Amino acid sequence: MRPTIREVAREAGVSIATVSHALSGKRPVSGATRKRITSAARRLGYRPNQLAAAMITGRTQTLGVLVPDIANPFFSGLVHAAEGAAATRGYTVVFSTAELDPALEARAVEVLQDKRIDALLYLGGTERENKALRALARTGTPVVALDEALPTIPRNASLVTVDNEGGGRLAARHLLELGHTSLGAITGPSGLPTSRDRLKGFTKGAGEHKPHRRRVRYADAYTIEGGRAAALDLLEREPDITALFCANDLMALGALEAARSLDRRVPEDLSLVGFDDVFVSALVSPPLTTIRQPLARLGKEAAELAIDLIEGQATGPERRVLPVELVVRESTVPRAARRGVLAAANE
Amino acid sequence: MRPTIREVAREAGVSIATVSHALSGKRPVSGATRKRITSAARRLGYRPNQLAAAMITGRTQTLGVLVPDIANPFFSGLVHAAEGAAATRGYTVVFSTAELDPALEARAVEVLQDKRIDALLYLGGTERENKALRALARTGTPVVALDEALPTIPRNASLVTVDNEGGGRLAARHLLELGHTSLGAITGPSGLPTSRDRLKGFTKGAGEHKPHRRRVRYADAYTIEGGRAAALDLLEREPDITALFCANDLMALGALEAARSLDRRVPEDLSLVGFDDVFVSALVSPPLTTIRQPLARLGKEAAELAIDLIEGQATGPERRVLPVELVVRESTVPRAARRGVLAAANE
DNA sequence: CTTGACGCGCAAAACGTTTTGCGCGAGAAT
DNA sequence: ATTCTCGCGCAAAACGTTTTGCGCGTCAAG
Repeated sequence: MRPTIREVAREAGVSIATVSHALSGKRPVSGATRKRITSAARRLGYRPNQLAAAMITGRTQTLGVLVPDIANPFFSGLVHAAEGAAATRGYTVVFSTAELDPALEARAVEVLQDKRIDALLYLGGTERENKALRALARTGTPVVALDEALPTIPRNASLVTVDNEGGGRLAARHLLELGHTSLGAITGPSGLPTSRDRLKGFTKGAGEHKPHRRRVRYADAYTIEGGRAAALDLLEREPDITALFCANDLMALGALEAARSLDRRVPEDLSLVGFDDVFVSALVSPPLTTIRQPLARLGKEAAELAIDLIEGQATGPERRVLPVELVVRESTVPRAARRGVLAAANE
Repeated sequence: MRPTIREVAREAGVSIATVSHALSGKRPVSGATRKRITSAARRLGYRPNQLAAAMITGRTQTLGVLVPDIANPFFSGLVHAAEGAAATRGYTVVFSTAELDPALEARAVEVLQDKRIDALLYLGGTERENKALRALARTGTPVVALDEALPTIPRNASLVTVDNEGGGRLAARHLLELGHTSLGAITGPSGLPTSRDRLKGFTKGAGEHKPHRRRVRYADAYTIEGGRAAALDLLEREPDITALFCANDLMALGALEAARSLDRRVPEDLSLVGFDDVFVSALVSPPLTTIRQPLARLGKEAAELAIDLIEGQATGPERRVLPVELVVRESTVPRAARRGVLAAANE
């Protein structure tokens, strides 16, 4: 099939060891022979078999990525960035989707491990403990968790995430500044740190106007459907709400649909703020006000950290928390000046 | 580190060959020894090193996927489906993004090849010939191209795509039935078969009302930005257009924004039809009428075909063309009953 | 002339599997 | 009894690299 190092060696009239050294530069080789070797290699179109190399070095130059769903814009954005960073450092990315199913997730980790990935980028999303993940981490393979600071993540894993609580607070402040005092919140599945932290930030930020317990919902999942169901219930039971915070954009999109189906206009009747700033959020109408996660940076930093860990340029586990920012679009407006109230205020 | 086949053999008191046979079932092994072996393997937590196996068999159980951009909902949908299908057949997916850059694309193919992928799923998007791709195909590695029937695809590659021309025709018919006669079209970069075919279908389907040459635009790219720029130009110069076909949803989204910025309401002033039916299209407002590609099926069939090719269950290159369907949402309405015209018609 | 140092290249081991030819022993057939 | 057959398991080669100890020759220094 394809030429091996042996044929290059024969063509150049040297041993295979010399070829390896010349090509890798791990030991000096005289100019003349190096030239002979490189030209022989080029002539034959030689490319080293990475499998064979990996057997020796124990390095596959491959990053594993485990996501719940690559079709989700949040994850695909993250993975896109990670792949880019990995590629520029000579690594490829193999990924697996776990669909929030713990059994599938465990299997996926094992398969990835069997492929001898050098590190794993773990985008969890399920709260159940993953034995396989622990086992992987125990072998010394770097694991860097993204986004979700699950308690089930191995102790020696690294973490790259954002300031979720700060984001929630930003959302609350924004709504308060617009004059809203009747707030509602929809967060993700209880048990997930992001759900907890974003909600916590929001209630803290809302201070005295923090939503009453009845005005908070935990959605089944961070999905459009989850958001819609939660919003439908919430908006029906608590019709006075004038502003709603959703702990991610997909749920906000669901809430948008729910509001529409209840004949509540956004933003006139209901201001809406999301979290993530996936690219769709700028496209819907009204374009969504949201808390932006630096998706590209998250993915990039995670990949680079993983590689640093692999190559020994970083040592212990690290945790990095990136900042978020408020992006104001058109789904939030000042509280409707209700006739009576405004009149009263003006006197 | 992790136990090797040798340790399992010692533990079970047999040779490594017997372990291999017992575990793979490629040769019969007596019940008693098999039991000893499997229990020894379980006890030690043995998992075969796939790298070593791949060296011998020449199979990595890995599919390579090359996409322009995994963050694009069209590609991520496709890849999601492909990965799912691959996983159920015991294959993992390694992917690379080429960003429509021919040089990057060639490099990516080489890297994938170096990793000894068993087959490549190629989602091109660039019209430039790819030497590396040809070289890969020449080695006998199955290549299945998706979506775009580029002429630069190797002859012995397979193809899984949709009835682009039929889709264009569907779009035209729909608009005609709504009474539109003043049509415009924005297609993708000239040179791409999808651009050509979808436009061709559209003009054919429009029959005598087919858009005049001045009412057709070739966007720079199948992106929101590309669609916006083309639409801006088209709608300004040809203000009479009442219905616009865009050769993909992203461009339609761009056109939507363009229309808005020109104060033309969709669908009241302008009906809009897209192509693809990516998940965003249902979320924007108005939800987009579009030609649906069976994304999940495309990805799945491509992966399965690739695996069949690898395993010899399929032989020659195949080409499959899947059907598309019209999905009517809210971005298309009957032609506005213009006062004068309607009055005249009624007399 | 001897010794040391050093640059250069080679041989061989190692990585962990799969694969295949062969030997051994037991039971069946002659 | 002898031969045949056949089931079972073993030994060894092979895959294509990287790595390392060593030998050879040359050149400078003593």
